[in-house]
Amino acid sequence: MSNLKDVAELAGVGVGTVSRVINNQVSVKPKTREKVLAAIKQLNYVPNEIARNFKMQKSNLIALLLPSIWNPFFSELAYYIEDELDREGYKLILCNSGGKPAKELYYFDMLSQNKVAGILGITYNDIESSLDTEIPIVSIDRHFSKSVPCVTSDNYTGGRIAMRELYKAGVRKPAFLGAITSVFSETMLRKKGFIDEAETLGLDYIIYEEPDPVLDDLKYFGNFFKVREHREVDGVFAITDLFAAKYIDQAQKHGIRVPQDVKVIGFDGIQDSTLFHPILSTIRQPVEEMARTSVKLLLTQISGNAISQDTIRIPVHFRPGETT
Amino acid sequence: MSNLKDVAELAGVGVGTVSRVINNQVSVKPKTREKVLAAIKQLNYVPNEIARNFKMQKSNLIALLLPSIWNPFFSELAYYIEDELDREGYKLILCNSGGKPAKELYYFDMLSQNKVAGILGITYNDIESSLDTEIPIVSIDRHFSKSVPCVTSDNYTGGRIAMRELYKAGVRKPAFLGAITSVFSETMLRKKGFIDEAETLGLDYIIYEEPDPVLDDLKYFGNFFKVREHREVDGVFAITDLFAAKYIDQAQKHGIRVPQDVKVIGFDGIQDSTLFHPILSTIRQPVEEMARTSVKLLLTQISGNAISQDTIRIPVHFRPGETT
DNA sequence: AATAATTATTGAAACGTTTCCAAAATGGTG
DNA sequence: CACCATTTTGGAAACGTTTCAATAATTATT
Repeated sequence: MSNLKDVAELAGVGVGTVSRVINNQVSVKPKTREKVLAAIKQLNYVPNEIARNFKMQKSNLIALLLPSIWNPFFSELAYYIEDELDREGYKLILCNSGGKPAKELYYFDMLSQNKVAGILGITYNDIESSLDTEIPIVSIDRHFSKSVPCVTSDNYTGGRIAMRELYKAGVRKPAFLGAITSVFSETMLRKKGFIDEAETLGLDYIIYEEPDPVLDDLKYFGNFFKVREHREVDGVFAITDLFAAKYIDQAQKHGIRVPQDVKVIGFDGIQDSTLFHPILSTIRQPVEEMARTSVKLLLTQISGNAISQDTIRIPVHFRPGETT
Repeated sequence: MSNLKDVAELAGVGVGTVSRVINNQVSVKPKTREKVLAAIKQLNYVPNEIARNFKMQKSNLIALLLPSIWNPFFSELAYYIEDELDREGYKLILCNSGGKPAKELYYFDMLSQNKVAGILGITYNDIESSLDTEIPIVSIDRHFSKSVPCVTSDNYTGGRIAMRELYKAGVRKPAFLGAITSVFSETMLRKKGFIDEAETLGLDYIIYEEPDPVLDDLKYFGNFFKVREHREVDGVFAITDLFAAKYIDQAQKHGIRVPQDVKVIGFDGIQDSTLFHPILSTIRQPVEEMARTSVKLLLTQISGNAISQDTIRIPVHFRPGETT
C-alpha cells in the first residue's frame, strides 16, 4: 500500500503538493497536477481515510440512533437518511437503542468517543441532561429544550385530520388508541389533535393508553375491549399503523367487523399497510422529506452554521384505504 | 480534551504504562494502576478512538451491504446483526446498494478506503471479480466460489416443505412465483425444492418467473393471471412473503378467494405477515440465527482464524397461517 | 549479600495525513 | 534587466495512540 510520500517521491514533488492535488485546492500548477496525478495512477494510490480522520480529528460518520430498525417506519426513514448521507459523502452508523435510556446513553458515549461528525436521534427517553454538546445533533419527533433542532411531521394536524375523516365516515363515538411514554414527544400531539377535533365536532370520545404493548398485545387489547364494550365505539384512531393493524386483528377475533362496525385510521403510512386486508386508512407521514430535511439540517450544523428554526413540522396527509 | 501524555504526567508515569492500563495488559503493578486510574478520573480522560484506529490501521466498523434496509426481511436481519456486533464491540455501517452492481462496487471501494474491519454482504450481482481480498467478508444468501463463507437458510428444504404443505392442504396444480435474477443465488434453491417435491408427488406445476416486479406489480401479476387462467392453479408458492402478499392482493381483485380457491405459502416469515389478512402461511427463516452466525463467522475471520465451512445452511420451518 | 532471573516501566519512533511558514519560482513593471 | 508582487512549492511539525527495545526495579536463588 503506497502513501502520500511515495507519490510525492515518484512525482518529484513535496508531500504538501500531493495533498493539495488530492484535495483540489486551487493553487497548484496544471503541469504539476498532471505529474502528481500520473504518479497516483501508477502507484494505485488511494488516500488513507483513517489517517485523514485522525489528522482532522473528525470522521465522516453520522450515527442514526433509534429504537429499532426492525420497525417498518424507522426502516423507511433509515433508507432515505442513508441515501441522503451518501450523496453528501457521509457514512451511516446504525444504533438500535431498544428505546432503553441506558442503551441510549451508552451509545451517546460511544459515539462521542468515536468522534462521529453528527447524530440523528430518535429517542423517546429523557437524555437531555447528558447530551454531549460537542457533537451536532438533530432530533426526530422529539423536541429538546436545548438548542437541538427537531424535525417532525405535523402530528397535531394529523390527529385533527384523522378525527375529521372518521367523522366523515360516519363515526360518532371515536376512540384514541395510544401508548404511554415517560417523556414528552411530538407524537403526543396526535392525541391532542384528535381531542381538539372531536370537541370541535361536539363528540364524546375515549382515550385509551397503556404502556407500549410491544410484548403483550393481547393484554393491551383485551383490556381495551373491556372498556370498549360499554361505550359503543364505532371508530378508532390508532397512534401508529402497527397499532391499528393489531387492533383490527384483535377486533376481528372479537367478531367486530372493520369497517362495517368500526372504522379505523392509523398513522405513518408504512409501506406494508397497503398489503393489510382491509387496506388501512392512514395519516401518511412525509418520510422521505423528513429524512432529507434532518440530514440537511445536521450537515448545516456540522459545517458550523447556525440553525434558524427550532422545530420543523412537515405536513401530513390522509391516505384513504378500506377501513374508513 | 486531555490525552495520554497528560494522564502520564499527572500520574507520574510513562505513556506506555498508561496505555497498558487502559488496554488491561497484565504486567502493571497494582499500585501503579491505581495512580493511573486516579489521574484518568481526575482529568476525565477518554481514549481517542480515532487515534487508536489510526495507529492500528483498522477500525472497529463492520459494513452491512444490502439492497434496501426498507425491506422488512433485511431490516429484521440488520436488527440482529447490529445487536450481535454491539455485543462484540463493533459498530455497524449501513449501505443500501439498491441491488445495483455499480453501487455495490462503489461501496466496496469506499469501505476498503475506510478500512472497515469486515463486510457482511447481501449482493445479488456478480461482484466476485472485484472483491478486495484484503477485507474479510461473509456473504449472506449468495455463494461465491472464492473463499468467502456464505450463510444462508436451507432454501432447498424450504421449497420442498412448502410444496408438501400445499399438497397436504389439497393442492394439485401448484405454481411457483419467482423473480429472475442475473446471477445464481441460494434463494433459487427454493424453486428447485419446490420442483423436486412436486415431481416426487407426481404433480404438474407451473414455474412463473419475470424480472423482479419492484416497480410494476400490476404487470407482473397481470401476466401471471393470463398464464394462470388456463391451468387451474389451486396453490401458489411465492418466493418471498411480500410476493405472496402482493399475489393475494391481486388475486382478490380478480375474484379469486384465498384460501378457498387458491392456497398460498410465502417465504421468510416477516413480522408483518402475521398482520396480513388472511394471515400468511409461510416458510420461516431463522433470521436471528442467520444474523448471529454471520457475525460470528466474520469475527472469526477478522481475528485471523480460518473458516472450516464454506456454506452454512440453517434449517427453516413451516409457520401455518390462514392461507393454506 | 551478591547475583541471576524475572517483572515492570520508560519514552522514542511510527502510523499517513494536513497545515503552515518559509523559500522558490513566476510574472509584471518601469 | 532589476525590482517587487504574486503564485506555487517544499517539508517539518503535529494529531494521540501503540509498540518495542532498553532500562530499572523487584524477587528468587545461592
